[in-house]
Amino acid sequence: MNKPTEAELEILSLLWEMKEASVRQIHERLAAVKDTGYTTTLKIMQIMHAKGMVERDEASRTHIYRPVIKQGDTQKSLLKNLMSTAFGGSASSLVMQALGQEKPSKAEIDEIRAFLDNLENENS
Amino acid sequence: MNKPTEAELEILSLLWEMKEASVRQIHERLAAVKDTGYTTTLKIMQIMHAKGMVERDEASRTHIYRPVIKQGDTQKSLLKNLMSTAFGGSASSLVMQALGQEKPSKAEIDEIRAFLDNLENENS
DNA sequence: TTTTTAATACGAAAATAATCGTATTTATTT
DNA sequence: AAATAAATACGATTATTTTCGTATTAAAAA
Repeated sequence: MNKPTEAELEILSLLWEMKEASVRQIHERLAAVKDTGYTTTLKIMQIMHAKGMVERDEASRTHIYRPVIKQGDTQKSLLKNLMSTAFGGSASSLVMQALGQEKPSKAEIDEIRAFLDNLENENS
Repeated sequence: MNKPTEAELEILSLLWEMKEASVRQIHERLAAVKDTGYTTTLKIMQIMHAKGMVERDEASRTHIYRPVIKQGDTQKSLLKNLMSTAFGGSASSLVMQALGQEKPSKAEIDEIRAFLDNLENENS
């Protein structure tokens, strides 16, 4: 599975969130955040389509794009890569760095605790 | 602070681990993992030096490089970026994905628990 | 001292990624 | 029907990153 480029990842994450979208919809979300031209967005989405990262419905003139690669799979491979390069392979240091970053709610903290309990049980 | 490129990050992480190293030492570590030429490694380290990411001792013919940018700062900025792009801004989903990845030892799990307890106290 | 080896410097090529301009086509409005 | 607007296609340019070849210099070995 090929690593998406930075620009591709930005678009992918919008598609994961929106489930499906036209080029214009994506472009408007992007343009709100960064200065970029419509045809640039279009081109990147076409490239993603050529690579098989997204599929599209061409029934109407305005094509509708949907993600093909799963968010979880992409997250997994990006994290794995980041963990080995920037964190010397240590999951726990990555985790704590992430937690310190932006603090999760009580509910999320409990969720993580449950996850840890589960992990520990599997271990034994 | 500028984001290191992929190749730069590989080298940086070795420097963080080794504290300081010559080009040859770094190259040998890299060559064990991937197929790359000595002058390529050298060039990238020279570029990193020009960018101020590493410093070097030129006292002897063989220059000794040391990281300038801190591992923690780089981790923080890379994680922040990854969290917002691939994880829709959710720290907890990133954390659980990372934990599922490669399971930490009992000691590490406890460390994370302590970290969570601490987080929660700060919150109140 | 001469030769060989090992290091840096540097420029340029190759590969990859991102941006944009223009042509063309399709739909909508007047 | 004609004009306008909005969409895709696609090539070309630009920017960035990576790779490598060659020259030069310094140290070590013969």
